[in-house]
Amino acid sequence: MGQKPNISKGTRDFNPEQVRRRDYLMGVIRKHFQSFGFQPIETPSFEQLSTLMGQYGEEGDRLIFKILNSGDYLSKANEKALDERDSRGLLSSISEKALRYDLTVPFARYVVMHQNELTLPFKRYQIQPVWRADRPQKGRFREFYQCDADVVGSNSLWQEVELLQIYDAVFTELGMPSIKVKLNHRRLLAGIAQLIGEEKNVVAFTVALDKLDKIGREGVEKEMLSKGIDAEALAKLAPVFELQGTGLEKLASLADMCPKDSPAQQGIEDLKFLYQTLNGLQLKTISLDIDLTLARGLHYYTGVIFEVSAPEGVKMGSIGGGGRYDDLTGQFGLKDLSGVGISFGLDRIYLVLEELCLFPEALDNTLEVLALNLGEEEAMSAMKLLGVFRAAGLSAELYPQVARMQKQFKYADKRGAQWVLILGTEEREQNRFLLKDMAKGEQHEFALDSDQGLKHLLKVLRND
RNA sequence: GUGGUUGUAGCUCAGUUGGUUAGAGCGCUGGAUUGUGGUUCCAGAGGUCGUCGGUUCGAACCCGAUCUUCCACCCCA
Repeated sequence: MGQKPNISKGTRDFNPEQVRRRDYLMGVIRKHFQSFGFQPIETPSFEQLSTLMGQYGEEGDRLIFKILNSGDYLSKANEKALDERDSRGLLSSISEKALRYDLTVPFARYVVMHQNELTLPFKRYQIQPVWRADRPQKGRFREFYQCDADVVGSNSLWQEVELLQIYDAVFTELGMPSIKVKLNHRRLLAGIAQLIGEEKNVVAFTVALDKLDKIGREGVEKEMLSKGIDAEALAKLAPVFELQGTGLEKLASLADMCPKDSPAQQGIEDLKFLYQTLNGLQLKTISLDIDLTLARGLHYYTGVIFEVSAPEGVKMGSIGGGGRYDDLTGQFGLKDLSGVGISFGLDRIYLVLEELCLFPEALDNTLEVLALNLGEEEAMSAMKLLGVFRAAGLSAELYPQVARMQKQFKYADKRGAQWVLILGTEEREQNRFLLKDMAKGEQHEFALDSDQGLKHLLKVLRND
């Protein structure tokens, strides 16, 4: 009795075309990571539960996939918690491992464990899947890839500059239309919270502010009131809501609003530097936008924060994000090491490219030569030729059995073969073979013992 | 985690108030065409209607559970 197979919620199979496209995407991202001097690392798919818990806030803890202990896990379970149906209390006694939730925390763990081998600043990139027990939606999966580039051990804002240049380089090569990168700064948010006398409520304040474009100013004010921010503070916030102008103009107004000793001033200076520097470096595809409503809930960011929106008209959340975290490794006992990084959401970028028809067509033509199988002797001669083609870097295969020509041509067509090699009895007797260009429908004849056929293939490949 | 939504052939979808043998287009296989694909024509295969259970003389259709899809919260890539 066969069970009907089913795939787990929020996971996907990838067919050959999809894998080719994902490889292409990853290849572009990897290439630019490397060209900016980042080095690859990989970390295990699961970590100690204690490494992950508490790093992403309460919401994050819930979304971490926990791995049940092996063996008779119940015999070691916390009895009291079990009796009381207390899942949270039970957890640590039945699970000590969990699937990685992102790449940044495992990286921090890596840095601390390998600190003596690393030359600082250390720039690494990492392209691996992560898992979240979220409810799936379009562009939201339970298993998805992140492509991260981070640098630890440098406070310099030039790192932020380079990271933003990577965004620009990658999206430019992918042929994306204009892409908006929102910028904000944790200290700026802290400064504004201080300005309105709500420094204790920074988190609630930030989370509410983040929803501005979704629920509007009134909705935000309502949520802030309900989270304990008082009306007087809200009144002081009015000028922030009314900020206008270019990025630099917004920053200038904010600098005027905040006292000279406010933490906001540092944030404003940083953002101003990024804005001006990148203006001078001529971005091609991304454009920077100061956006105070950008919260990025991750608990560890302390400085500049970024978020990359999907291009206009594409209904998709953010396709990338990042920021600076001053003390991530502090959690693991290594103090005063500043880090900054960005992430590309591979799966979402894939969906955007697909929707905008931006994948190169050439990705689909993987088979360059298909040789027809027209008899045993003939197949042998064809196989020898294919060996020569392969040695020259072409992908080539022989139709596995003798069959009607029509059938073999249909197969070649479906496989997307660019050329068909025809070598039948007649050709063999006359010491020649034919190459048919499937796109053009043209057929050319070559002598079996010359390299003219190969030269022809390579020449056409290079010109097209 | 909360509320809603979806599931019929490989794909996209019809299917009447519950009533005999569940359909179409595309795709697939074979043939028209014994050495030439992408066009055309002919024929054929393929479905226990997501799964399990219930109501009924009778269920693709009604009810429940479960899995899956998508959506809104929440959060995020």
